[in-house]
Amino acid sequence: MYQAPRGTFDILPDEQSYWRYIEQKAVELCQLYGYQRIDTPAFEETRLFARSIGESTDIVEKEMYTFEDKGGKQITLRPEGTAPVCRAYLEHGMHNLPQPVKLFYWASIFRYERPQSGRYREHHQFGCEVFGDDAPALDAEVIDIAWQFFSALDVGQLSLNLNSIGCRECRPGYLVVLQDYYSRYSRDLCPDCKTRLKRNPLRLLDCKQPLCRQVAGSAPQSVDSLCPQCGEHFGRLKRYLELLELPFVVNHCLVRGLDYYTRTVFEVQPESEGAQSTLGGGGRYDYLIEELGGNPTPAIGFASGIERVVLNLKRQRVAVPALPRPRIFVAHLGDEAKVEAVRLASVLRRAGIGVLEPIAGKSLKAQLRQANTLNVAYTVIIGEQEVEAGTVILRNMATSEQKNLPVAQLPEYLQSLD
RNA sequence: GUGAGUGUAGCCUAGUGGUUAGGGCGUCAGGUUGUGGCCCUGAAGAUCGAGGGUUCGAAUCCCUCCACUCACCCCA
Repeated sequence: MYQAPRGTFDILPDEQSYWRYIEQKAVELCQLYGYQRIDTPAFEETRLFARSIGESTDIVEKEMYTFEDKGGKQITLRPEGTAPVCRAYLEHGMHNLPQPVKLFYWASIFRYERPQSGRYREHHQFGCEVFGDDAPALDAEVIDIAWQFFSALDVGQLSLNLNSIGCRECRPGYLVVLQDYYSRYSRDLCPDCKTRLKRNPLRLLDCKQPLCRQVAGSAPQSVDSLCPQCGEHFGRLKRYLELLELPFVVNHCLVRGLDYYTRTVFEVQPESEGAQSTLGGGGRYDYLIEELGGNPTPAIGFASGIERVVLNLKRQRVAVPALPRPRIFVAHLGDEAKVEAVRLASVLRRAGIGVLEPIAGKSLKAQLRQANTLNVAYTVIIGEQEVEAGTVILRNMATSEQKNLPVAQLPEYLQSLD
């Protein structure tokens, strides 16, 4: 027997209501904030990701689905959503559009990882990106969308972590301070952190090892090393967030795992404990467009993991609306009635009324049982007598009331019901 | 990549060495003429994750592999 590849899964019909519900919320929200949808290919040239995410990140080093296509090109299934959107921004000259350009996406993301609760090899992200303006108000707007998205979905108590990790001007100085500090504790650090100290000192701060955490706890904070511009940006952002009544907490250890972030970084966590719990996160990436070959273009974005949202909706026992299904079942008895049933079903469907038809050769009892299982509101019953008379029986499944009416009146009558 | 736990029909599950692997849910059919839900009866559906070994005999004990789950790590 075949089975879905490791870390992937089918979204079966019974699960679809969660997914469509979440997607609808995302789309509505983006409309409200003026973000337009963009869909990009599932794969890109490998170097796009290597350049943007950072060569020394785990994603690029060991988690990408990379292969050579038949033309000899290095191809990678997208391991995150931001870089492809940046590529599209550049490729289609979107800097010529009125700035800022505000986009959103809903896409599959691929990473080769050990699957566990809330972590898959193919997962789905909803994300927003804003290009062309570095106003702190936009940082606040993106954080606000993320927050409203999760709030609208009622996934339970949330916390909003915020930090600023500076820019080209001030970060190098901070990294020196940080390295100085960590060097004093280097023998207490875990093996991973010993390499981080040289390769990617910022990541020292979010190590989960107890000892490293202790060291991180009293480490110098990036917000204390910000240049005047970054400091002001962060200050204004915090004022906006207060204005929007978003309950953020500044977390000095929040740095994020992708190298392109500058200034603002943030994450949304549920209060309930769990290992793979981060629902969403993002930040500013003011140099990425430039690094990919464009003009200097500030940008900010966020992404959320839909699987984790679904997980939380289930944990919170949120009742999502059922997807629409046909509410009419056409039962028939006898050969002529069957022909009439086929005709009638098509008439109803063309009038925009959803109809279910039984497979042939069942007793009326079996057909009604089926109608019951399918949970339809009404069953139309057609037998020899009805064909003769040009009528149908309409049975209300909840009340068991039946009425006869001329076939020709059925579409109109059904449309008039609720 | 590391560690732990778990694999019995579509789903849940009984069965820890002894004859045809039992039950529940679900599915399908029937319970006299053209009427569902409750109830009753019946049916289909399992090479007990795969392979090997121990044994007169293995779902059950041992080994290997695979998958799933959870955690580390990483992140959404």
